[in-house]
Amino acid sequence: MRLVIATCSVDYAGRLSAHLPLAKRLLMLKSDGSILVHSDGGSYKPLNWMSPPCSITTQEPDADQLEAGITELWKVTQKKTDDVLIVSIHEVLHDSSHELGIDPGLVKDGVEAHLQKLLAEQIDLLGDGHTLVRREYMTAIGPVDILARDQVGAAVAVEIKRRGDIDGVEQLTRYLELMNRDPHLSPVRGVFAAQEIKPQARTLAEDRGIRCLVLDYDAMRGLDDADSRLF
Amino acid sequence: MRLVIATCSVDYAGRLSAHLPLAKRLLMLKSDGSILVHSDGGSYKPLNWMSPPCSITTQEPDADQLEAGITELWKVTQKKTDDVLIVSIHEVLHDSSHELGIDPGLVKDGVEAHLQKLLAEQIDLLGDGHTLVRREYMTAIGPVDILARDQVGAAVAVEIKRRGDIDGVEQLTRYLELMNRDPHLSPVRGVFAAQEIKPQARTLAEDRGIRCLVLDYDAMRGLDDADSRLF
DNA sequence: CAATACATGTCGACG
DNA sequence: CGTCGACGTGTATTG
Repeated sequence: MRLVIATCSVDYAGRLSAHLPLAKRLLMLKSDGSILVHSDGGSYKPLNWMSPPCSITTQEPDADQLEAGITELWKVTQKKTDDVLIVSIHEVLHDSSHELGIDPGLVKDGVEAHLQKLLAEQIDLLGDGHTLVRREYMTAIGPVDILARDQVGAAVAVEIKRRGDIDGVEQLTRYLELMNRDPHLSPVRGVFAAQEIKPQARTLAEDRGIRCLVLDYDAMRGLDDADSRLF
Repeated sequence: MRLVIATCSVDYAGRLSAHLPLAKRLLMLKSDGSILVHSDGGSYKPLNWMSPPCSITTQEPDADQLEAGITELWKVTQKKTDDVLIVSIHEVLHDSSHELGIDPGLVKDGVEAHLQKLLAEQIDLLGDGHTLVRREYMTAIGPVDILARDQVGAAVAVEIKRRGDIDGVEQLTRYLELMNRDPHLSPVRGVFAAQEIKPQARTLAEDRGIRCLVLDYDAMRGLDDADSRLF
C-alpha cells in the first residue's frame, strides 16, 4: 500500500461525471491497483475512488498543465466499465509505501440471521399455541423467513427484518400472494416482524392485513441461555 | 489526519459484533474523530470503522494484555448509538500526521435527474403524439417522475431509473394504484423507463400491465445540443 | 428531526 | 457471470 499526501484535483468519468477542485488530500493506492481519495472528514466513503480491477498509468503533463502547476498526472482506468479517474498532482507532501500482506478478514456475528434463529426458538412470540413449520421456507420467488401454524393450524408467513421498512412489506406481500395460490397452504396470514417498524411500513402492512410484531432483541437474547456472551 | 500502519486486532460491538484477527493494517484517524481500518485490498469500504461523531481514548493495557503483546489500546465510542470499537495495537510500523484542511467537496453531474430532464424534453420517446403534463407530479405518497398524456389524451405515469430494478416497479405500482382512484386522471397507464431493465423487473412490470422503455442515455444526450461537453 | 429515495453504492449468496 | 437481497449501508432531500 502506498500513501500519498498531495495537493491535487481529481476528475472522474464513468456512470457519472464528477470533479474535485484543487486541495490537499490523501491518496491511498492499494496493491490490487485500486485507489481511494480521502479528505480529512466525512464518513468512510472516499471523495472519489476506482474499484479493482483497474490499472494506474502516469502521464507526462503537457506544457499547459505544467504551466498550471501540475507536476504529475495519474490516469486510472477500469477496462471493463471504461471508467476513468484522473488525478492531477501539484505538490507531494508525503509519500510512503508499506507491505501489509493479505488480511485474514472480518468475523461477523448476528443480525437478521440471529433474530430469525431466536424467533424460531421462541415461536410463541407470534401468539400462544403457534408451532414452527420451518425456517427459510422455500417458495418459487425465494425463501420466506419463517413459516408457522397458529393455534387452529392456519399457516402464518413471517418476514423478519432488523429495521422494518416499506420494502420488507412489499417482499412479504409478494410471498403471501404466491403462497395463497397454493391450496395446501391457503389461507396464509402474514406477520411482519422487526426490531423497529417505520410508521409508513406499519400503515402499509396493516392496510394489507399484515400483522406487525416488534421484536425485543435484548429480551429474546436474554431468554436464550445457550447464547454465549461476547464481552 | 493521522496515518498509522500497525499490526493490530480490532473488535466492534454495536448493531452487530465483529472481530478482526491480528494483522498488519492501515489505521486512518480523521480530524473529526472518526477512524477507518483499511487492508491492502478490497474496495473503498474499510474492514472496520467508526463514523463521526465519536471520540477516541487510549487505555493502558493490563498485565494480561501486555503479556499478549498489546502495546497500545484504543477505545473509540459513539455516544449516540453506544457503538464501541476497540483497536489492540501490537507493533507500530509507521505513524505520521498531516494537516489537510477542509475539502471543497465533490461536484457531481447527472444521473437520474439528467435522464428525467432529457426524457421530459424528448417526451415523444414515449410514443408519437405524447405531451408532457409535468415533471415531479405530486401525489399523496410522493412525486411521480413524469406525468404525460398520450395521443388520445389518456394519462401516462412514468417512473425513471438508471437501473430498472424490482423496487422501481413496486414504486410505480403504488403510484398507479393511487392515481387510478382519482377520477380526473383514471385510467392511468404506467411506463417504467430505465437505461437498463432487469429481467425480473421487466417480468413483474409486464405482468402488471406496465410498459417497459429502455432509454439510450448517450443518444438522448446527443440530441440535446444545449448540453455542453464536459471533456 | 424523521422519513424517504438514491448511490460510481458495496458485498455476499445462489443459480 | 448475472441476479438478488442485506448492509453497522451512507447521504441528500423534503415534509
